[in-house]
Amino acid sequence: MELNEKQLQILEVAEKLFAEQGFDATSVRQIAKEAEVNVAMISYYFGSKEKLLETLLDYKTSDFRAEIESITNDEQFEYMEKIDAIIELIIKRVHKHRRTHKIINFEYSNGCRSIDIQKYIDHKRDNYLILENFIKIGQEKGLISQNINLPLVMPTVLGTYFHFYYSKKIFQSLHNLSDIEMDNYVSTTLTTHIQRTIKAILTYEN
Amino acid sequence: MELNEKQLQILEVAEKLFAEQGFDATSVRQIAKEAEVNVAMISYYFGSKEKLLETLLDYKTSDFRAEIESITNDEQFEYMEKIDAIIELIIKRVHKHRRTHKIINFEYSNGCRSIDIQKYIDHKRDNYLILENFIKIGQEKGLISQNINLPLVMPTVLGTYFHFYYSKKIFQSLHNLSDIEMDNYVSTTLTTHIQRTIKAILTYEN
Amino acid sequence: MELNEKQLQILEVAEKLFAEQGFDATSVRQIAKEAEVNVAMISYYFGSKEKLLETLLDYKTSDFRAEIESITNDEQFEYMEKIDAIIELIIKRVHKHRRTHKIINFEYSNGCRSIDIQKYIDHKRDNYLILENFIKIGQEKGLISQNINLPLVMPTVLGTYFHFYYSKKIFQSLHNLSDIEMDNYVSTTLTTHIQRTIKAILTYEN
Amino acid sequence: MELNEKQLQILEVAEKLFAEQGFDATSVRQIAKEAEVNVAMISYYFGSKEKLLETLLDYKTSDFRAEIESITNDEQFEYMEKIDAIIELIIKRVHKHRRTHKIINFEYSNGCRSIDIQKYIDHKRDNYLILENFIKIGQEKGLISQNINLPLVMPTVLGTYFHFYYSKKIFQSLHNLSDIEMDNYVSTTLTTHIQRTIKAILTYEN
DNA sequence: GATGAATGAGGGTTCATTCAT
DNA sequence: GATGAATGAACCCTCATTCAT
Repeated sequence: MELNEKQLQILEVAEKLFAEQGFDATSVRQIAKEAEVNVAMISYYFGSKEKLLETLLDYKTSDFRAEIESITNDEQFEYMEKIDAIIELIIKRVHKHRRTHKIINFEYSNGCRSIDIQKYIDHKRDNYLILENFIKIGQEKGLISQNINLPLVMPTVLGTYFHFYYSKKIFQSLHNLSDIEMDNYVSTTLTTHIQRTIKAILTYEN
Repeated sequence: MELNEKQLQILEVAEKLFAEQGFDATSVRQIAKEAEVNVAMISYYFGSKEKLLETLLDYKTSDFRAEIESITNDEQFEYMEKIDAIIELIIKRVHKHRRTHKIINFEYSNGCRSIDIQKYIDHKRDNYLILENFIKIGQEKGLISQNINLPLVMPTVLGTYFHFYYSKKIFQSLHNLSDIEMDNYVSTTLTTHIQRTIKAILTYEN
Repeated sequence: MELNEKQLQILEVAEKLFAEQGFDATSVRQIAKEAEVNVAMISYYFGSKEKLLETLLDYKTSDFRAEIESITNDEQFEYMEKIDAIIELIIKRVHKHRRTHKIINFEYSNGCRSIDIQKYIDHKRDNYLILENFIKIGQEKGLISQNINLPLVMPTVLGTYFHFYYSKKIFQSLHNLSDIEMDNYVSTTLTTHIQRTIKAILTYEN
Repeated sequence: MELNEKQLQILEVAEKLFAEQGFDATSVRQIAKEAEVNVAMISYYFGSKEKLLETLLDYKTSDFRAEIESITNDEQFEYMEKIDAIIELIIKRVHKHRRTHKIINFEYSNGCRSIDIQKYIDHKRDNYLILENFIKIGQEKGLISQNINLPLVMPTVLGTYFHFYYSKKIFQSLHNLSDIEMDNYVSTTLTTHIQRTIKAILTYEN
């Protein structure tokens, strides 16, 4: 699929608005206005509002298999260092595409929206398999506990991140954090917490 | 506020539909129809659709301070057993009210919705303070690591749960789980995983 | 089906406009404006523009079996006089409902419009059967030729009328008729012509 | 006016679609797509959608004076045989161009469409005059009744045909005719019926 | 107190057409 | 000469809400 500049413009605005307001609360007129294009152009380019969403998800859904593998294959890191690096990479990636993820989480979790996210699922599976493989290596080396529920490791990573992201405002008011402190929170405190969490769980012998 | 039967009827239906379809995708007509009341009754009783949401959140937001304290104060349990019990209670509660939480997560995280969730925040703070206190006791006893980022413990618990709940379908297709296996997943496998995670992180010395 | 005054108002305007301009060329806005009701009321009362058409046809489609039978059973008239009376009645009826007939002719003849006209067809069959029966009586009496293609008698009656009606303007300019002369044309000259035509064909021995 | 191949392509498709769906229900996009030309080409070649219709009618409106006269002047036929031959010719011609006639009948009968059909009217007048002349000859010969309403003879011919054509489906379901039987109906049964009708009316002495 | 009727506003979409290339 | 990109206008419909009863 080749997208021209106007199409990209629309997609960027759409991603922002869908994530901020939800799909239904965002009108094509609003998208058009903010993207500074004609209303009809959205139907013209994407067919419909729903198709726009699908195109958006398709376009934004990118895997990062290569990046993960460059970490797992790196001989310079020790095994547990690699865990830290992978977590950091995942958080970075997810944070970068947090809006797209949010859209998928919210709009898809309602069974009522008929959007095709097969590509998204495929990437998830890919990432999971890489992780599974890497952890099994750790288990063979005796570094990782045998009692891991592997399918639930990623939900813990992502869940912690997203719960923080979704309830950011509540969190902020709960712990009296200033806007400035919040800004770097994800890449510092939150990432560290998740790294610790995962390392803890991976090494925990009940 | 006293709510009559019809109002409760409306609230139940509204909670279900808002959670399933989102606030914007749910029309007052649909709520009225499913609740078997007149359309005008919603405006009449609640003022507006937004006010209905507020009333709903207000009505459904309940704390469980007493229940938690009955666990923390129970002399029969050992400290780490109490951790497990608290997690189990939290998951149960959150699962029971998962729809309300979903609505808050999604509709509030958009800054654009001007709903008042102060009561919800207050409960969150309450629960947090109880937890903080309880963990500090554990730290004094030397059972809990000193390196805990306390504000992020709850997000890990809830995040893991919600991420699982929101991406249930994707999770299911990713790990080839049957509908039957999924049914008890939350109260068994997922709860155990979160209990292990929290115990691991609370005892992890990095 | 019970229709209130506003609904009837809408139906009358809709019939006029659909007949004059065609279904597609008539916008609900135009109907609403001329009927002096709110645009939304059309959807509100009829569901959709198409449903409005269906309701209209259903409402306007009326049979006149009783009237025809009061003629055929009248002992005062001679057989051929009854033919004249029947033709006159048919023309009168069809002229009265000419707009509805036009709509059916035009909108239904396109297979693409999915309107249910079963009721209309049923009335047509009824009328046809009465006519068939009556003519067979004439044949038994030796008043009517045996060489009649019965199913095509009605198309000749109606076809002549409608062709005249549809191409009224062309006819007028072709034969230099003034608007005044045209006004009574249907009930006088045209009716007489069709009566003569049918009597001729019914008695014609080729 | 000279029309190139692409223009002819467009006209053929337009005739088909206008007749099948009506003018308003047919979009230039659909015409362009089926004619396998660019959308803009229609405006480019014809100026507008309305102009396209005018061009179409102009192009398709052809007289058949020569053919009729070759019949009326043919010395081999007897007078009444010529009547049959003329009817047959008219039906054939009208059936061949039935789509164009349908468009004119429907789109022009609405006064709202401002299409110029002067050329069409001129042909009609021509044909009428030929017919009038021919019938007057028959009257002089004593073969034809004096009581003929000449302007209404053609409407009877065409009306019967068109009414049959427009309500083909209803007719078919009314008289349980198979698709196969319908195929040749026009050139056989219908033509014979109309021939009989006209001969009957022309010779009928009331 | 409760409701059916009614409405203005705005939704997504399609339209015929224009214009730069 | 021919066309893909782009657009303003209008389409039908649904929305949350109001109001007379």
